[in-house]
Amino acid sequence: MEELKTWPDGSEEELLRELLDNSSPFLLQPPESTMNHLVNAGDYPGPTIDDIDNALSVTNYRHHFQDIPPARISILEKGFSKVENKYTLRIKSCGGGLADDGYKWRKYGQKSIKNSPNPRSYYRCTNPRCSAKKQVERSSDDPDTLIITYEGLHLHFAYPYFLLDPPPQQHVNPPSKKLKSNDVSNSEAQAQQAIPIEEDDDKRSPENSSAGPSHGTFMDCSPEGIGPQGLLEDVVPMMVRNPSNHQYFSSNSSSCSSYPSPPASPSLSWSPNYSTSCFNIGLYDGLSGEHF
DNA sequence: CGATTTTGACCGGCGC
DNA sequence: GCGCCGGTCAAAATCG
Repeated sequence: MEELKTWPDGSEEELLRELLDNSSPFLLQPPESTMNHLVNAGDYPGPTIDDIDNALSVTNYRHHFQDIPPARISILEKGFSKVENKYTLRIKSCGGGLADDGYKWRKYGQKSIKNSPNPRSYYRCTNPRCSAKKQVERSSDDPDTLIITYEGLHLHFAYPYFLLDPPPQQHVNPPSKKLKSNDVSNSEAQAQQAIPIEEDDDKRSPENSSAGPSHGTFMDCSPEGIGPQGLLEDVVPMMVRNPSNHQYFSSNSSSCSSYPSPPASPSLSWSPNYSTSCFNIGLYDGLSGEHF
């Protein structure tokens, strides 16, 4: 399969720079109202650019952990890592509760992994225009921890920075602005894919992938439930912005019960229908593009 | 009955 | 060359 290739030379770096650039439209802070929705009590300003940068700049933190400054380890421990063009998220599963992102993923395979008692499941975005894939497996170290690897959902975890309710005057100018021309081809460039999180197979319910939005099983972790749409967009931002909310991550967390208050549905132009689809981030074009 | 999952086969890369 | 392993395919089974 050739839809997943390595990034075009330099494009990723440029992308990262873009995302990490304070002045980048990617990093526009959502309006206050949205922020309030996103961050419970608004007590955490969100990760610094350095945090993200540090996290992303690690290509394989497992191997270099000892070389990483504490700050970097800090964020990595909270679940983010990046290996080549794949992003890995480690999350603490919520007492058997499911974590459905509301996006449609179709399972296309499952394999038992060597040296691991747990199988790995392979999912592909059901949107034919999106070649996003993810792998879900349970950590052998901690059965409660899921390791989700996203391939193709490049930087999706950062999407809230440029998707959430952009201020009218500061229209979020999608990747196109700085992306190489060869990249942004499709009009849907602004990917709106959240970081999906879902339970691994064992305890999966049929809803797992087929569930539309609002079935967000994150609710299992949330005493208050989540926004009307129950979209990951509601949730993920906190993972990015609020890394101190350990409950999402494998480290230092043993419970999701303290799930932050659910944000109202972002005043995005998202319709529930959107969430059943997965759009290419323009950035990802090189990997998915062409065969539309 | 269409959509999705399951599951074994198949394939390619890699190390020996 | 061979076997192992991870990833994907695709037919059958299952689900809603």
